[in-house]
Amino acid sequence: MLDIAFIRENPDKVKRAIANKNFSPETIDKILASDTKRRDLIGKIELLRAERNKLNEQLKSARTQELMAKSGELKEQLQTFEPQLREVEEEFYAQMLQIPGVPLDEVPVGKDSSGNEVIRTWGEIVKLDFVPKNHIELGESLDLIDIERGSKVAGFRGYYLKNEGVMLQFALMQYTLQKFISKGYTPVTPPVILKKRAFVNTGHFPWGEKETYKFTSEAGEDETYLAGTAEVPLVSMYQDEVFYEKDLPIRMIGFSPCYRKEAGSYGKDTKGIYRVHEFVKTEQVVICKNDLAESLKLHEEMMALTEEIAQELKLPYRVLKMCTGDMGEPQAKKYDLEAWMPGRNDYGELASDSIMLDFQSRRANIRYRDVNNEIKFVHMLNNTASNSPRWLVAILENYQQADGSVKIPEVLIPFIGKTEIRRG
RNA sequence: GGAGAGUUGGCCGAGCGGUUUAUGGCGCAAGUCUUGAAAACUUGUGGGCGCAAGCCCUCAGAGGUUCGAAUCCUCUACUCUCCGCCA
Repeated sequence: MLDIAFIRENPDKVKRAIANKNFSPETIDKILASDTKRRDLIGKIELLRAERNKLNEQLKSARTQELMAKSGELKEQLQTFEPQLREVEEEFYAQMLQIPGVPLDEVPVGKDSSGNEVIRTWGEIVKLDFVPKNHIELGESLDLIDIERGSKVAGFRGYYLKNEGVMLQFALMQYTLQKFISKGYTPVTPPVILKKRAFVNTGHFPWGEKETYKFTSEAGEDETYLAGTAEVPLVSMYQDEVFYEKDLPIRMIGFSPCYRKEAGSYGKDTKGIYRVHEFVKTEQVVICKNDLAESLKLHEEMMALTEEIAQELKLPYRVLKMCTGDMGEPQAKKYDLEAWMPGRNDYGELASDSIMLDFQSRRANIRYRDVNNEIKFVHMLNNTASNSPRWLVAILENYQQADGSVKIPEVLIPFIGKTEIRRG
């Protein structure tokens, strides 16, 4: 959520920003109209209340009929305006939740993924002297992935992991957790069945509601939703709390299962386990003071850590700076890490590193007392650390050998106890 | 599923119709003192509207009673404890 004072003072900047995110700038005019209406009513009501307070002061000592009648009159007037204000404020708040975050000035303007910029590449794409298999073929021939039975039992995008597929998944997660713990991150396994508020806080709602699995109780109340990422519970973990600046930044590495309906992507990545409904992921969430320079610094740090993992796994990758139209509603700046996947003969996304500024903390009401004892909203950031199965796709396809076997990345060998995956 | 107890500011915790501008403590901040620090003392500490003076709001939320509600009544949400059931 944006600061209404900021919108009031910079309507054109905000309009331009949301137009760049493919939103209608007229929304801003509507919000400003609601805001004016709201402030009008507040003014009226506060005058009436001030009058009533004065009357009540007099009534303490002199309880005359006249004063009591006047007080009753004021109450009546208040009772006509107060419900109006409540209605206007509800509308106003709902509108505020619809406004996306403002991208930083340095973010390239673009309509869709074609506007993203490659800012660096790492590693060499090895020219194979054989026709590479994709992860589906490798998974089948090595008995690591069973998509046929996954679909039979779970439906489209269902899959079973087996044998070293399972071991690789756990190894990757364990290796990632150890890495982040050694960097001072606090490991957290959060709940993933969550109240709606948590999804509003991150900015997944209102935009991503169709993308989210929902549990409805018989009474129609206490609806809960399944988180698509540990970002959701981790961002809301400190909801309505106040930190001291000396306790920031807070660095967390969450591990959780993730659930996604993939409602908007029926035709996309339909083969294999690149895009699935459930998977496990480690996610970084960082909370810091309200300072752009600090956010920018941490954003780079978080990216460097994920790159360190990709590098230690020796996965060739590139880093993209996402453009305004392809970065998602809440973000102010975003990098994607994409690894080379020989089976796709293309890059595929492995991680997404975002600066949220105070967009999420305003919704979640997470604040801190700064060194001047002023209360401010924190900044929040998040980045994928590693996930399965998408990182498995990258590993299997990049580590495949001419004879159909797959080598195990050196850093994962201690967790699996063997150096290659081979059948027959 | 049944029974009971709670929800007050960053935290703890008083208050049980107008003396509360929400007592007190802790934390935090500024100042005084000090070579520096600690301690001590003083002041401050949530939200909104307004250029400002200032005004308004805030005791889980929503209604109600009353001239007047943190305080009384009703409903809702959440938390905790015990019993039952399941693991």
